Amino acid sequence: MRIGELAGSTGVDVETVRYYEKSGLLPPPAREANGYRTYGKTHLERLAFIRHCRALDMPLADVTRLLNFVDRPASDCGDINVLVDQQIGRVKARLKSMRALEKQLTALRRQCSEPHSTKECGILHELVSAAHGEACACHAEH
Amino acid sequence: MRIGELAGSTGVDVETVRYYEKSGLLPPPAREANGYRTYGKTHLERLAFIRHCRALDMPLADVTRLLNFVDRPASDCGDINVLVDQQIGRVKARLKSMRALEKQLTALRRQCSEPHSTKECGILHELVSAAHGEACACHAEH
DNA sequence: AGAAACCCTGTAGCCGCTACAGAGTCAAGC
DNA sequence: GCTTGACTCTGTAGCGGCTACAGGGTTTCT
Repeated sequence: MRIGELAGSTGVDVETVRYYEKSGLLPPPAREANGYRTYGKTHLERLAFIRHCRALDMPLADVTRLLNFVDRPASDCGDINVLVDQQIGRVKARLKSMRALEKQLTALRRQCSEPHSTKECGILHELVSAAHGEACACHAEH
Repeated sequence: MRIGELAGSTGVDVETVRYYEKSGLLPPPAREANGYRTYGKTHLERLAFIRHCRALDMPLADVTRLLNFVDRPASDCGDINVLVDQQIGRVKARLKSMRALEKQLTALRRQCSEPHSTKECGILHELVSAAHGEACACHAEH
């Protein structure tokens, strides 16, 4: 299997595959006589594994660590739980701030419903008064 | 006001202030005889404005556009609404995917409650079976 | 035979900072 | 007056995770 086929069957960009190799996530494959990379089933699985982890938004550094566990099946998996828990924590934290953000933006949006001159635009007014340290709808205390 | 004071009173890193100047968000300030930047109240307000927009997670390109509106108070503000709406859309979309992510991760986490050998780790099994194209707890159809 | 599609390496760009290196400047304490 | 430390300057490089070239070679289809 050449790189294009591998990439196509996992939904990954060809450049990304090469990037993963350069980053040490995918082992360097064998080469044809012309220098083309040739991949086998193990590469395919490994790449799918990586993509699955990335779909869970894990950083590549964590994926690397997970792959090390895969390569050493006898070792203890306690650290895997820790890793997943950390990821859950990151996601939860981001969710929280995104929810706050949504509130702030919709509050801000309410300040201006119809187009008029920017001098009278409620949105700009809000953003500018924040610049004076005043309270504003979108960053209200609570 | 020198750069340190400006940065301190807006909670921005000194390097970030210089970065904003280089990026055209903050106009180049006057200089003292020794070359130090000196800022006035307008800079302070503009910087606070920028930070407020950034707190709403707007890209700097959008902030630039908003600042252009601020500088031309006679123009129509219709595009401001569009800009804020786009931002709300981005945030909503991210929220949706983050919520899905959280579900997936917690489902995955359930696969392994106590440490054992990685060969038997439910989490790794899930991630690996995904690599075979099989169904998995965290990316279940619904 | 020629065109299109693939492959190669290497480098630069994206975002929004952050972190240096290497230099100059200034105020306070001894 | 001299050192120490805090501040400032410019310029460059790094972060993550790709993405997009440039400039070449190879294969495959017509």
